Amino acid sequence: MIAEVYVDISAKPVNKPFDYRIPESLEDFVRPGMRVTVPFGRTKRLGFVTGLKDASSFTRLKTIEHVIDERPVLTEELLDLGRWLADTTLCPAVTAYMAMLPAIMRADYQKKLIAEDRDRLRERYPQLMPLFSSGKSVNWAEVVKNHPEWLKAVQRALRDGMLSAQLLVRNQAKAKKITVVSAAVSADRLHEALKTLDGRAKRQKEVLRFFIENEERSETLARLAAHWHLSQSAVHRLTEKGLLKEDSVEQFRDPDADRKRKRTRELPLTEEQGRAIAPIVQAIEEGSDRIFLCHGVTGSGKTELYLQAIRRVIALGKQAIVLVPEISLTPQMVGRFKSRFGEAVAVMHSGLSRGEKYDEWRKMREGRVSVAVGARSAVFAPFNHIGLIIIDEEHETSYKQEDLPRYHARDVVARRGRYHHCPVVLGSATPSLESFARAQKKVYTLLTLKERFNHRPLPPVRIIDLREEMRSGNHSMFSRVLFEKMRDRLKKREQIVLFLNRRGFSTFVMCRACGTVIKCPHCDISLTYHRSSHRLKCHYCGHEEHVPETCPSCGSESMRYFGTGTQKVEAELNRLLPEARVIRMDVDTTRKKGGHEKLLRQFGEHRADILLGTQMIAKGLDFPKVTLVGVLAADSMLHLPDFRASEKTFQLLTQVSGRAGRHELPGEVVIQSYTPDHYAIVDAARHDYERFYRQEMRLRHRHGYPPFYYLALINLTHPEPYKAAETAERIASILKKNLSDSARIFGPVVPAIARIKDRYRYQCMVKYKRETALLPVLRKIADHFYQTGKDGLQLSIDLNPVVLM
DNA sequence: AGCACGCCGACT
DNA sequence: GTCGGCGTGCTC
Repeated sequence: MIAEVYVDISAKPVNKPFDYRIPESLEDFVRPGMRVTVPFGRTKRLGFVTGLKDASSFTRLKTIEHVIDERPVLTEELLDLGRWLADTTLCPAVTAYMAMLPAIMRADYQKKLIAEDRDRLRERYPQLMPLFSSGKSVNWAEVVKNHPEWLKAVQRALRDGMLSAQLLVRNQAKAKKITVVSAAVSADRLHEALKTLDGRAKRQKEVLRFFIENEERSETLARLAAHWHLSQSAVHRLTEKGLLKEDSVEQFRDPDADRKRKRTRELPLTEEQGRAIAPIVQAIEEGSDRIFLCHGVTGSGKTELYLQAIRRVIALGKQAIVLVPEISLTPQMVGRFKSRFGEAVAVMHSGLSRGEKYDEWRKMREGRVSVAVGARSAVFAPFNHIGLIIIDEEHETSYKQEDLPRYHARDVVARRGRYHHCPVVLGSATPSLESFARAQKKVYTLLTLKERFNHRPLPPVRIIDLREEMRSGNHSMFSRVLFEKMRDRLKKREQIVLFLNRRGFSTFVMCRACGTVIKCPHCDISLTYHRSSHRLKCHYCGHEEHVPETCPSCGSESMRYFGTGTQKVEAELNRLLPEARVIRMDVDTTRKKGGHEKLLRQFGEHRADILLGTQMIAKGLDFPKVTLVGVLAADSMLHLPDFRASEKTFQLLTQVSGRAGRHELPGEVVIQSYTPDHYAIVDAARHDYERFYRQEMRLRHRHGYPPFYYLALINLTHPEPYKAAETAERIASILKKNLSDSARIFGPVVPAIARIKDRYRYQCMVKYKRETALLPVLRKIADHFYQTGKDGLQLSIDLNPVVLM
């Protein structure tokens, strides 16, 4: 028997199956979807078995070394999904396979140097002896890192046999095991044994008595020792005598173990919700792969709808996947699922350790759970009978993976839905234009929820024209209206959320004498001033430097800070409202693990009056005392060079506005803007999605953007600007030659940030409707420039990109 | 991705 | 003559 194996190397020339002989002893065991280790060239690698066959066109086959898994880690469905991902996103197949598994299942490669005969080594290579002072083997990586000067001698020693190399492929994924002890024979026999035991075997008798008194009982070895004070060695002795038995049982790490939850009951649905859930339930029961777009205003009870639909899925003995943006995977969110379905829920999020993620994954694969809740990568939940897939906040850009494979969860979900004959529900208060357009064309089924479930009205939104504020002499970052309202809320002991989409203190530092702006030496972007560290930082590459005393260009001392970031707002709040307690939330204050949650908890306990933050506070927050939401600069995203800038602004403003007045206290929203008449701002303030949709669609149509055209983006980077430009030029001409006349090719263009981390950037963009030649041409381009790419050229191809910069 | 092969320039 | 630079090609 022969196995087709994809080797764990993400490079073009090995992106194909390699044939390996299966040793006879493993013939009945090896199946597609298992991980194996194989000799490859002169190294050893992990690989995925993707197929079995009787004959190969190769004559000298190597043999599979080990089979890592007892059962396939990728089902037939996932193997096929991986091939499809590789095809449609232009990535190597192994990259796709790896992306579908928890990170801990990636191989850990080690190379060791072994000195078999230390005496002879000392004779011939005395200089290498320090390496082997503590043992006869040493890690290759350590030698390379710490003693590169010895590498030559090492090579020579390897050649003449004084040293040998050992390659290890370690599987890091280990199930935690515990030992469970139970009686191996009847209680009567234990009784007999008790009598015949040697009088000195006091400890063994204690153990026996325990198992006689507690017939049929099994206990873990650890509990027998700790809780019942029984001796472990006595247990082992009795096991050896065949009276007890010890079983090794897999243990699932439970990150949620110490949390006690009350089970929640289903809430009665409103008439509107009932109307929305009916077709979903029907699709679940019929096994239809319809895709629903659930457009429900913030607070319309979408989650309750999901929960009740999932209940039907479980009743049918099937499984459900719920995707949630990473940022809203808060304990509250997870809690809602766990309190409804208890143990039947597995959760995947970045807060879990690698081992915990692995355990959650195993719970899914082994059918111990029926519901998977997680961020993007949970689309690959290894379920066998999926009955429903939900994507909450479907417009979120985080559903698109930015590195390989560059997939969009929405596309994966549609394919899995078709495979499992199950419906898909996309939910959002502000659907992506793509999805809403599909609903208009009846590709998706539109479900609408217009009422908030507690009948609270959406908060009134007031737009403040900052230009007028300026004209009337208010140069502060707070308009008079907003400031008054803030004072009012503080007086009433209510809470305020302030939103500003820029971190740091000042967004740029400029010399007033000559106009020089301090830029990052590695990227074409201005440095942001951070006051806490009194340093300038690049938000793209992490470069930091001191603030110059004088202008590096003209020597003048008139360096000034411009632009406003969250740090500056915090400082202003402290100055203007010294009595207000402020929590600032941005990447800088939440970097450490759990920081995010901690700050939110503080705010929830009303240990602060004002929550000030970047977009990370826009979503999911639900605090009853928040009655005022202020958006300090609604235009901050509006003018970004991205055709989705308006859409993102609309979504963000709608999300943020939804934070106010969610409970008894009525809320209101103040949006400050320099372009108060912009439709994205006006329509968000009116809570009018459809009007925004119509306006935006007109513009997208006029400029040939999605959803009217599909996009493919080719990014090129090189340390030399002309090299990147030249290659981009060549790629553009290849595209022009090979694509139909209906495809529009743009570029090469220089993106808004022309250089990042010392690499110059160029882009080519294709706008197309139907283009059968596109994937083959792009694949050819990728292959060709992979080869020429060794001189420092980097090329990436992104189909349906969500970030254009 | 590694690693060897192979073909050119600067040293023992 | 040899050592070593990195372009090229292969790995079942």
